Order: sequence, then structure tokens, then C-alpha cells
Amino acid sequence: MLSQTAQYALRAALHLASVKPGEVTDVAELARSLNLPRNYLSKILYQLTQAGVLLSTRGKGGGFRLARPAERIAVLDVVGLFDDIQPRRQCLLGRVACSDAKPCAAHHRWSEVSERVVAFFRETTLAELAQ
Amino acid sequence: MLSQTAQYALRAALHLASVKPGEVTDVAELARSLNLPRNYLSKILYQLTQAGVLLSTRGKGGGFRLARPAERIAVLDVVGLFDDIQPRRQCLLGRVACSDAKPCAAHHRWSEVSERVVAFFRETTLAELAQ
DNA sequence: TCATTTCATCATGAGGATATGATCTTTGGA
DNA sequence: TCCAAAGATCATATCCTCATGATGAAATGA
Repeated sequence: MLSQTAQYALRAALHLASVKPGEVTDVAELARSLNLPRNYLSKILYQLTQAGVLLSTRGKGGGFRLARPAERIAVLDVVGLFDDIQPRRQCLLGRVACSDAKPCAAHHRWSEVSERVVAFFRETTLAELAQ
Repeated sequence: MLSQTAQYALRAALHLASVKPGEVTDVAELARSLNLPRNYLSKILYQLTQAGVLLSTRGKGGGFRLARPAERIAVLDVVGLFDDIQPRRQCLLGRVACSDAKPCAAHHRWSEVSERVVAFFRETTLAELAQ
């Protein structure tokens, strides 16, 4: 369902959601904790930072932290950076045979299912996932 | 949602569902119709044949046809050969942090959404998609 | 100012998905 | 019997994801 990278991003964000608010965690510790190569994780964290999900500070005492409370970060904010989570942007057939305008027989049922998936990602927050 | 290959397989199967029952279509015609390279499609059709979704006959007058009526072929029968469509075999986190036994707060909501996706693939037939 | 810490970036490669083209095998009919 | 049609298979190439290791850039504190 989710790409490897998106899963790592989510797990990293969840880890940050579990520390005291405002406290920073450096890449080395996150990498240890998630059992990931440091520089690979670094690139993922960088993208999360660029997207405004995380804040980073360099130099001694630096590290990463959530840019806002975990209650206000949707799972979609994280995984949407890496995976294309969109409601039936295409029908099952890659929109060749079927569209909203000329729907196939199963189109509406699929739209409904697809929309539920997106809604889950949009409406579930890091705080909820972190328990 | 679906891999490229799974989409092609589905479109090929739908094409076969749209011809007269029992009538065969050869790779060349399918490839033209779907705008795909012949041998690439051939490999996909071969997998569908091995899986018992299609029947193939060689030699002059040969080609492919559905192994049973389109009403009795689920979308899952086709795309399941190429993509791993399983209900929350893993939680969102790659089952590291969360499982059925020790669910996270969003686990059950996710299970429900995930199961709906699988149910759609399992319960929708080629006949329904082909209109 | 300089060394250390930490994030940011670059270069490289393995492996799978996605193709593409050439060749082999089977089959039916002339 | 042999040829042509059609599926089956093999060899190769391209691109993207996933990953690793080395290096660069910024910030802090002594």
C-alpha cells in the first residue's frame, strides 16, 4: 500500500511525535531507532523538512522536531510526499476506458472505496497513530 | 493503486470479455487495440493463461479467450497475479509498531478501509467493469 | 577563530518494473 | 510433408526505487 520510503517517513515522524514537544532528535539517533542507514534517512527527513512537516536545526545540539503538534499533522501530510494518494484520479483502468463523465458500471463503487482510503489518510493524525 | 502491468492485464481481459464468448483474439490484435508492444503483452497473457484466467490455442486460427464467462472472473483474479492485494497484511507501519494483537489507535479504522478495498476487487467481476 | 557537531548534498550501485526485439515451438491447413 | 500463423521464450536495455558511503556547508561553543 505504502512505498518503503513513505513508511520510513511515517515511522520517523511517529518517533518524533513520541518525544517531548519541542525536543530535538538527531539523525543518528533516529537511524539507530528505526534501524535505517543514516544518510538514506537524512534525505527523507530533508524532504519532510522542505514540506514543512519537520523543523531542522544544524550544528551542535541540532536535530529534527515536528513543525507543529502531532494532533495537527495528518498521515497524508507525510506519506503524500512520497506516494501519490489521490481519490480515483484515474479509474482502475488508467482512465483510458472510464471517467467521471463516462463511468463504467463499477466506477461509482470504486470511487467510493477510493475516497475512503484517501479520507483515512487525510483525517488520521500522527497523534492518533502514535496512540 | 495498480501497477502498470496489472492495469494492462485488466484491460486485456476486459477486451476479451467484450468479444463474442468462445471467440479467440490473437496477441497482435490485442496489442494493436491496447497500444502495447506485442511481446510485452504476450508475457502478460501467458501469466493469465497459467493462472487459469485465459485459455490459449497455438497455431493458425489460435489466440486467447476467457477461460470462463466474464461474470465469473473477479477483478482480483486478474490483478492479484501482479499486485499484492491483501487486507492489512501489514499495518501502515510495516507491522513493526502495530499488529492485530497489539493494535495502534487507528488500526481498526485502517483494517476496515483496507478490507473494503480488497472486497471491491474480490466482488467486482469483469462483466461489471466491461459494462 | 577554529574544531566539533549536525544537517545537506553528491556520486555510485543493486535490483525490480517496464519494455523491446529476436528466436524457438506448436499447430492447422494447403 | 511443409509452410505460415500464432503463442512461448530468451536476451537485452531503460528507468525508477531503494540504498550506501563520501563529502560539503552551517552553526555552536570554547
